[in-house]
Amino acid sequence: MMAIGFLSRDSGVKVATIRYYEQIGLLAEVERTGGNQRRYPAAALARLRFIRHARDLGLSLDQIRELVALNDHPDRSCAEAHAIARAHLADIRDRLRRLQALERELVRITGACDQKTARSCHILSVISDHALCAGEHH
Amino acid sequence: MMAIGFLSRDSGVKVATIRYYEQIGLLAEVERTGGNQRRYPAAALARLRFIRHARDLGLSLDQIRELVALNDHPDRSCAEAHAIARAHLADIRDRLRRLQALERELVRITGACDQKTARSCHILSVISDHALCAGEHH
DNA sequence: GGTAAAACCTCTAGTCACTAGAGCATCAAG
DNA sequence: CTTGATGCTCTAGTGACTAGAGGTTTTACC
Repeated sequence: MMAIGFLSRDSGVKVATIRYYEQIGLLAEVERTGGNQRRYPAAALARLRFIRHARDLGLSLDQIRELVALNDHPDRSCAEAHAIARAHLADIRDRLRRLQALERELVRITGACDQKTARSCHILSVISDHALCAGEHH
Repeated sequence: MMAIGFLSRDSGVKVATIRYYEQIGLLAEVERTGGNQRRYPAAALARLRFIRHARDLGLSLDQIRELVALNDHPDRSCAEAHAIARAHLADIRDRLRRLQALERELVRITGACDQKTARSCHILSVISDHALCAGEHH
């Protein structure tokens, strides 16, 4: 049985965040000591690492909630897990595309101005006027 | 003089958002009609377009606040604008790198499993165990 | 001038995923 | 038995909005 601090160190999830996960129902409530302190079984560490890793992969807590539920019912189809991962991948690719457009735009903007005052600063005029944009960013 | 709805349509910024910008001091308070409705001069449209475009470029409202201040003092050095844009570019590149690592990881994950049940689902086991990750994502 | 709809107003609360801090209680080591 | 680390709850704050309630004003038309 671990105190919340050990769980925090071993999982890399902050104490306040663990309590927050419990509050929103992502982690089950656990036993308490006589003095009202949480004591976690080893399984809690695995679950928290699962959650942390999924967060690192950029999944939302709602998506993680679904995955956790799947993990708890190991006989259900993993097609759902695939669907979640694929949807997430599509989302990431979309964000990638938009970030790349921004990168091109910013490179162009920062490269094209060496004025001394804001009056003639190319950056400011480009930001002021979308029509000056080369790219197709939204 | 425009009503807030015209400004909203012409700038692409929602009415509620325009009021929010005023509330946080990003847009100046404007005249009101006798009936307490906001009436905007043409300059407000330019400013709002500036803000909108900068938001589209991914800048935070705080960064935009700085740029707007520069725009209002056209004799100050544009070096500050460059610094803001360069910092933002570095940030975007960092996010790009991490998103690309995630993409590779998700492609690998989703491609490597065709099981029928969650018990043996590769996706779930990879998410459970970071050590199974090929990539270097954090 | 009357009426009805569209647009406007303020205020509050909700979103996401936490984080920080106040003020107090408990635990483990020496 | 003391002390310092760790734990507890609760509240409020973050960023950048968005949604809705409940009411007022404007505008267009007759």
